[in-house]
Amino acid sequence: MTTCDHEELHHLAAEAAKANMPGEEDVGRVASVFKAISEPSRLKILFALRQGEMCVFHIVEAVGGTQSAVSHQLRILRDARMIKARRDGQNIVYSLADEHVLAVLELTCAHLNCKI
Amino acid sequence: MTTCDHEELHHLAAEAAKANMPGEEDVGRVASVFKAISEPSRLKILFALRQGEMCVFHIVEAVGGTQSAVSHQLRILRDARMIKARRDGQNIVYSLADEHVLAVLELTCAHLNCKI
DNA sequence: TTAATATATGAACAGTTATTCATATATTGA
DNA sequence: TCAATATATGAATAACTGTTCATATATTAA
Repeated sequence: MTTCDHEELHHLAAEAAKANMPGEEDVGRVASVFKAISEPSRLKILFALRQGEMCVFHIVEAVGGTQSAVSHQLRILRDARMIKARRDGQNIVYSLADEHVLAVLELTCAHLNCKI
Repeated sequence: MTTCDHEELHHLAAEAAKANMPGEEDVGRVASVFKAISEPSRLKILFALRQGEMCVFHIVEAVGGTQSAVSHQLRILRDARMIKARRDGQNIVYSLADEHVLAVLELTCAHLNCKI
């Protein structure tokens, strides 16, 4: 690969792509959002929280796995601002961070023709 | 953790969550779609292809990295049906698989308030 | 204060993944 | 057919990620 004598059309697209490419930082931010919802165990937690807020005990009940594993995943989802937590006595009650989270999930599934 | 004497409300949510939890297979399918677009290098390729179809040479030019690395990522995006390819002489020309891909990207960015 | 419950977390390990390097395949022009 | 160009790919390595195990923290009830 040294040069590419391809049609001028594609070259212009490449120029435009380079010019309009978001910075590393922005790309990373978008990627990290998708990454947060790209793991089955985390996705299950989000699906579970569609029903409303729940404490860890019940999340574990709903999604399976160990308390520790779920707790670690909750931390990741929380860091990604997809869920929020509040303490209620001995329990920590989790819920979806805002309506955008669910919207992204459902819109994506609809667009990609996933029956969820 | 043995029992959870939490409010009945949360318990009902847990029951509903378990009942409405999609099967392992469906969750995995959704997760794999998100995974395909959760890596910065792949995300850049998709952003580049917003401008229109491009051959590998120009994609490399637009997103950076080596030809080999880009080619590997193109394979992954193609396997995930997010991009499609056609041969044009010596070149392979790639483009977004359909309008849904772009829609998901843009909707997500809009919802998450990412200026992309 | 002590015991029990609920949740979080650090370290270690296993599995996964992105990149690199070398090389292979395919197309074109001479 | 041969050389050059464009792209793909297998293997190896390094980095990352999810789970487990043991343990720590925080709250409540006794």
